[in-house]
Amino acid sequence: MLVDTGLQESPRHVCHHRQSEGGCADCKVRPISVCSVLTLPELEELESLSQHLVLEKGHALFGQDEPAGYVYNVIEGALRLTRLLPDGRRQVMGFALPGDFLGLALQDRFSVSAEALTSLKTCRFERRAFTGLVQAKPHLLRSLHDRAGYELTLAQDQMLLLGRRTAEEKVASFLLSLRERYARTGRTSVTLELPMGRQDMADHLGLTIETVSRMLTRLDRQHAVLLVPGGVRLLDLAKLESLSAN
Amino acid sequence: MLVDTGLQESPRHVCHHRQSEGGCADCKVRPISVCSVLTLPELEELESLSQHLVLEKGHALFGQDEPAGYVYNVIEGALRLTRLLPDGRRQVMGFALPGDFLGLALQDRFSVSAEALTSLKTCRFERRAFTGLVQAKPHLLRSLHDRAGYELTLAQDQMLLLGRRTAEEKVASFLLSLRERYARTGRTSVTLELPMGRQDMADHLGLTIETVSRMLTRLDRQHAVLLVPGGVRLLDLAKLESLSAN
DNA sequence: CGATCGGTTGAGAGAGATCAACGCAGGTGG
DNA sequence: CCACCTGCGTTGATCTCTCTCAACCGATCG
Repeated sequence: MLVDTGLQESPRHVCHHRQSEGGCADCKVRPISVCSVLTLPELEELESLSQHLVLEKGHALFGQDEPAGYVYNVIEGALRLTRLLPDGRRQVMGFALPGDFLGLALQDRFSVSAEALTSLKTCRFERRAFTGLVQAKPHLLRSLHDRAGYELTLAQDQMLLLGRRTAEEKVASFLLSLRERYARTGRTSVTLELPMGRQDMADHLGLTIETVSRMLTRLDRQHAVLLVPGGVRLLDLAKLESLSAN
Repeated sequence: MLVDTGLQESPRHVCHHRQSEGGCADCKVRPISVCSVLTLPELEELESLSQHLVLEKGHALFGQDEPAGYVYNVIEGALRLTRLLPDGRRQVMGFALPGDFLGLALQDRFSVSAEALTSLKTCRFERRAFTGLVQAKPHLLRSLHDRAGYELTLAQDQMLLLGRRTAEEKVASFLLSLRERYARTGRTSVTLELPMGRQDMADHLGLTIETVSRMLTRLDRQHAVLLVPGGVRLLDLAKLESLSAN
């Protein structure tokens, strides 16, 4: 149950600031980020507050209960959002993907820690400056709030999964919901990339690593998926749906 | 696993509208509701949109996936917020208490159903009118957003509980968090009222009714709590804390 | 080549589910 | 006033799904 995260702690931020290189106007994730509601002039205003930040795989972007000095837009890569129990048991609250915003709640401290699953590109804003901007731009606040509402329904989906689904249903559900999230951000493919390891999935689904592995091979043997390096190929969506109990 | 909710379906809304009887200005829950950020003139504006609504115990305020025609402030009583799996398995996402706001996400449809655990008093607003008001009052939106952020951290607490805690820890945690919520709304007492039944707790904690019952009697035998009709008396908070693994 | 890391597989154990009986309070109707 | 029923909670016996412990496999790397 106790986990060794194997996390790199120092230097915590392996970051290169780049004010240059194509601004917000041609940001890859703008259409799917909170920024999509901003006008071009507003975007320039925002840009003056922004810093690009690159993080290497395995490093922490921020830690649980740490003062929230910045808020972040994920541009490229994937993050794991976790909470720890004092005895080391871990729950992965979710995974952040391109277009996701970290710091939605605008609270003083982060309620989770965030670690890079891949090499990561983000766009960050000093939190106080950002909240100032938000005060002045109600439609940006509305955009954040809409996202918060969406996050809340995702959290509810996850609670239903954790509380009432079997191991097989959990794994099938997880694959489908990840596919769904990729689809929302444009990417749609038969092969589903899994940037997280088995332990991360287990801690997300309330299972052990062994059970996740067994269920994946079971899905494979049922020809619902095909296990491939770095992910799974979704062979039979209908079967997956029925196995997920949706 | 399948549950008969025993829910009264028709008449769904047993409601008495009362525009009279002391307005928002002397509303019991104003200081702890979203309305607390409004000025007196704004409050009058809000009041013109509000309707009091009374619901009898056991009746549904709204159903999952139902178009969200109204948003609600809970004034008195308690609600159970649930989601169902197609096969009838149920997850209780939470319990709404006085001061809570239902419809935070301002989305077209409710993501949960809400049923009265006790006789209930609410103050409701036609959703479209309310969102209109929110557009015009950024500080109200900010208040809603802050609440959404708080709800999100509660949801994370619950995910950690569901995914990584043992049955005993779940029950101990639940009692403490309920106490915490009562305390936030002013009420603080050694005897914790439990307006929900054992099945509701079970469906909230991802357990069965029998396990909840067993864990409660175990806590009783350990002299951490005393089971009393309609609730529990908290005898040893320190012991409860340690049993809850916080 | 040995070592490490991530993942898979097997055997056995245990926490919680399932099935079943029972107790008690409240309501109903004779 | 008592017999009966129903709803809710408790307790016991047994079962099973998932965890635990352990071995193993292949890839990567110094």
